[in-house]
Amino acid sequence: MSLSTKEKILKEASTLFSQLGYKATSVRKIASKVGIRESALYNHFKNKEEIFLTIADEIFATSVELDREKIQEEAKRGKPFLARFATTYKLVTFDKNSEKMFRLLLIELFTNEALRKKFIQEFHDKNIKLLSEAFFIMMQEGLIRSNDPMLVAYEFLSSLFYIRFHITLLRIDSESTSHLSTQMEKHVDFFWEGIKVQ
Amino acid sequence: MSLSTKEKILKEASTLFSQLGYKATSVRKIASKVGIRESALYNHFKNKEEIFLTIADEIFATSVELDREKIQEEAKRGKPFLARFATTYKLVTFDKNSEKMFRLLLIELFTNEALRKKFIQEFHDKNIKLLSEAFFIMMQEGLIRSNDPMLVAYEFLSSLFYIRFHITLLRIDSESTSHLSTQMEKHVDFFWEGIKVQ
DNA sequence: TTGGAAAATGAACGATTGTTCATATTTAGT
DNA sequence: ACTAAATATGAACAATCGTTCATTTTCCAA
Repeated sequence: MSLSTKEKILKEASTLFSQLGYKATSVRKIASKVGIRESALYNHFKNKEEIFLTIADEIFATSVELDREKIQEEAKRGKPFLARFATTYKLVTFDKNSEKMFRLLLIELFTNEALRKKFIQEFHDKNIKLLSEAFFIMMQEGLIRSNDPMLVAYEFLSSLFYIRFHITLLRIDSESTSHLSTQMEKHVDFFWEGIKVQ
Repeated sequence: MSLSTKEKILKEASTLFSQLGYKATSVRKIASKVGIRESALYNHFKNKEEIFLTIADEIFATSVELDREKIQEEAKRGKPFLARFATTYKLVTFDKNSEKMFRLLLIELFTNEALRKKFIQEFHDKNIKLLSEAFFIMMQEGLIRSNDPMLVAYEFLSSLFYIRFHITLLRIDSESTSHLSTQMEKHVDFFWEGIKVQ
């Protein structure tokens, strides 16, 4: 099924924003990609900023809320929980739309305070909270050495983020990321060897 | 001693570029901060791009080349080498000018291919190479468990970068980074416990 | 089939952009 | 003190920006 003009605008705008940034993306460029005049855009959006905000809202709206009980159950198994977390992280990293939105976020992160706050919340705080709880359970179960759960969570997450960041940079120039395709799994293995009991 | 007009231009321009990005920084804004008219700028630089390129070149020109022999000697001691690496990394992270340049890099990273290549080279490849060699030596010395040195280097570096990235984001909004001030030292402790023999 | 709403058009606007240029001022070496 | 070079000025330029508006076209429900 074909997209409505409004949807087309959001699609083309998000692509341009993620490639050029907000400032360098002109209303005329967006309209041209959609196949209409710039004045027609204003029948669908109040202004340029509203287009951007609509896209930004969409990014965070699609964030999945995880079932606390299910996590606590899974965390008791130790490494498989981390493997599953990493797999999800990897899936998102290589998903085309997620990649575009991630780039859009990073490109505007340093000039847009609201986006920055939400980014830290969604990409850091939320993950740290989830992982902390999981590591706490693993310690209770005697699966991993005792430590500050928040620190362990920070250490675990940081590598995943770095890999994603690295992959994102390489893919802009269409460079190969094959040497990084299993990096997240390797990270889980390496990490688990470092924290497990014995 | 007071700065020359050319130096003033570079100083004010780098500040603006790191705050607004290249596109949003106008020649008039730079000139205004320096205290001259925009036309006077062109007595010192060919155009806006030349100002930016001069700054970009400076960033990478100041990168320190490390003494290979000294590193190999220090790596034999194991953890103290990592502690020293982290301390240097931390120093740079909290250095005012380095922070400004790091922000400038990140803000333009996604729209400037040349910058992107140099960034990966200087901030990733170089560090990975250095750390790989060190970890290789530590394995030879029987200080740490055997593993792929590149993987261990990647794991070690990723956390440091993430901390720096996190701190950079928080400092834009003048938010407290005190809870992260010792994170790099904690990282070394945690990491060493995970890789050391026994 | 028709009428009204929705969507698209083309021209125009004021503001801002990077850059140029003729001219004026300041600076430094003799 | 004189001169030439270096530097600063103010006005102007063409291009591009986001946005508005009167008008026309398209579309769909009655």
